[in-house]
Formats: sequence, structure tokens, C-alpha cells
Amino acid sequence: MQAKNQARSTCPISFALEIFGDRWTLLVLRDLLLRGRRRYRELLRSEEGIATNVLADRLKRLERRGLIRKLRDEADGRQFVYAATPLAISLVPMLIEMIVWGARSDSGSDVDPAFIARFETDREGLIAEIQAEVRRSNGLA
Amino acid sequence: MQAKNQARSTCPISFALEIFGDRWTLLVLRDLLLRGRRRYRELLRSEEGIATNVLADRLKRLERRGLIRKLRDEADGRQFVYAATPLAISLVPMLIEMIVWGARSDSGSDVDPAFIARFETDREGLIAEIQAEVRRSNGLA
DNA sequence: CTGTATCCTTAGGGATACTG
DNA sequence: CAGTATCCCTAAGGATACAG
Repeated sequence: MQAKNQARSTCPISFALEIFGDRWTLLVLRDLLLRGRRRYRELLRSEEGIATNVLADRLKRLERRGLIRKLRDEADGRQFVYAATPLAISLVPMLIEMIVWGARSDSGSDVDPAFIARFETDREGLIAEIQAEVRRSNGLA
Repeated sequence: MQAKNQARSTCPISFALEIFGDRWTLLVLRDLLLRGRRRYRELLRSEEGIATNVLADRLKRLERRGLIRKLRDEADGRQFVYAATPLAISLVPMLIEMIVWGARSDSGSDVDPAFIARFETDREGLIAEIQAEVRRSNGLA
């Protein structure tokens, strides 16, 4: 008896939603990919106030799905860090589009205008830079 | 006493998730924006099998949020159609990125390779074309 | 520090019957 | 056709105490 979720469709959006179609997963990925948070406690203290059990659950799911890996901190062997895999890093373009959409749609958002300007004029470069930064910080694990 | 959801953050991703951070909303938007489904019954018979009450609820939320409008069908005054607003249409780039990510990540997805090829070589054109098609079909309401 | 374990409550959502 | 209205049940998720 294989794990049978819920009648998997062949639609890629449906597939994506299986991974981050909930209220918390994408916020964790945001913190990992765009805010350089790599430790449990860092992820825990995000503005939205995720609960400890929920965070633990999301980290496990993301690891099972191959979006993150849990590594021992090289600087301090007693600590752990979560590193984004290439699969997660390839999600950056979508996250950027979501940020830009949200920033344009919500007057109450606090996105740096320089970020939007950069997006308008050099989308590819912006994405490449963010992805490079994640890879770099992964290397420093 | 204003409607107070849940400690709104100023993050645009958080904002976006308030609108479509669940298992169904984005599928409805997919059908409206990318599959030309405009009627209740059309939206209802998507492969994922949304329940009638859930669909009705999502359509109301989307209308309240300004992503769709419910219009009388001009061809048949007794029927209704749901039309994507510019706000929803501006979500197309993000949806496209999600599709491409899902298609690349899921071997079981059934995305047309020609779609991916077009994305690789002419992303802007592809997006513009899809958006134009939605606007056109809205005009025909 | 990095989580587990519990408890408890609510929202989400499937099934289905029904209505204008 | 285009939804409403229920019923019912489970999964999601807060709060908090505890553990390695």
C-alpha cells in the first residue's frame, strides 16, 4: 500500500500546491531563500509567529520533498543549519514574481522601491544575484 | 472595529498568501486565467474535483478581493460569467513561473514541451499573449 | 538550542440534499 | 444552471510544557 495522497493530478500547479499550498511553507522558504535565515531559532522568530510544532513539521516535509537539507553547522558542531537545495533555489523566480505582485497590489506592503526598480530593469540579474547569494551561504554552512 | 484577520504583516508574500495561500484558490485562478473557464459549471468540473460549496466560497472571496467580477452573460442574460480583473491578470507571470517550476520538478506532469520551449526563448511574449487572450475573452463576456 | 509531545479548538472541506 | 444549506469529520494549527 503506497502512500496515496489525494488523487494526484498531472498539473504542475497542482503539484506545486502539494508542496507549498498552505499558509506557512512559503514563508519558511522565503526566510531561507531571501532572508538568509538558516537556523531553527531564526526561522521561528519571523514576524508571522509560526508555532514550534508547525515549523518542525514544515521543515520535515521540505526535507522529504528535497527542498532543504539539514546539516551540522561546521562552525559549531552542536548546531544545525538548513540549506536550500537546487530545487528550492529554482523557486526564486516564482517567489520574486509573487513579491512584485504583492507589492504592487498591497498599499500596505513595505518592499524597498529599489528592489522593484531593479526588477523592472534587470530581472534576470536580480534573480541570479539572489540565487548566487543562497549558494554562497550554503557553501559556508 | 475593523475586520481584523490575523495580524497582517507588511510582507508581500504574506499578503499574497492571504489571498491564495490555500489548496483551491490558485486552481480556480488557473482555470480562469489559463484555461478559459468562465462559468460555474466549467470551474466545477476541473480534474481536482472541487466541492460546490468550496467553489462558491472561493469565488466570493476572489470577488471581494477584487480579482474577479461576476457578470451577466451578454449572449444569454440568464447566465453568469466570472471575469478576471486586471489584478488577477497581473498574476499571470507568477502562475507561469509556478508552472515551469512544477513541470521541471515533477516527472509526472504533463506540460506541453512546446510551452516550456516558448518560455525559454520568449518569456515576455508568452506572458503577453496569455494576458491578451484573457482580456479578449473578457471583452466577449 | 532544537526540537517533541500534548492538548484543545477551529477552519477547511467532502458529501449530499435542496432551492430560485 | 448556479449556487445554498447542512451535516459531519479530519487536518491544521495555536499554546504550552517538556526533553535530549
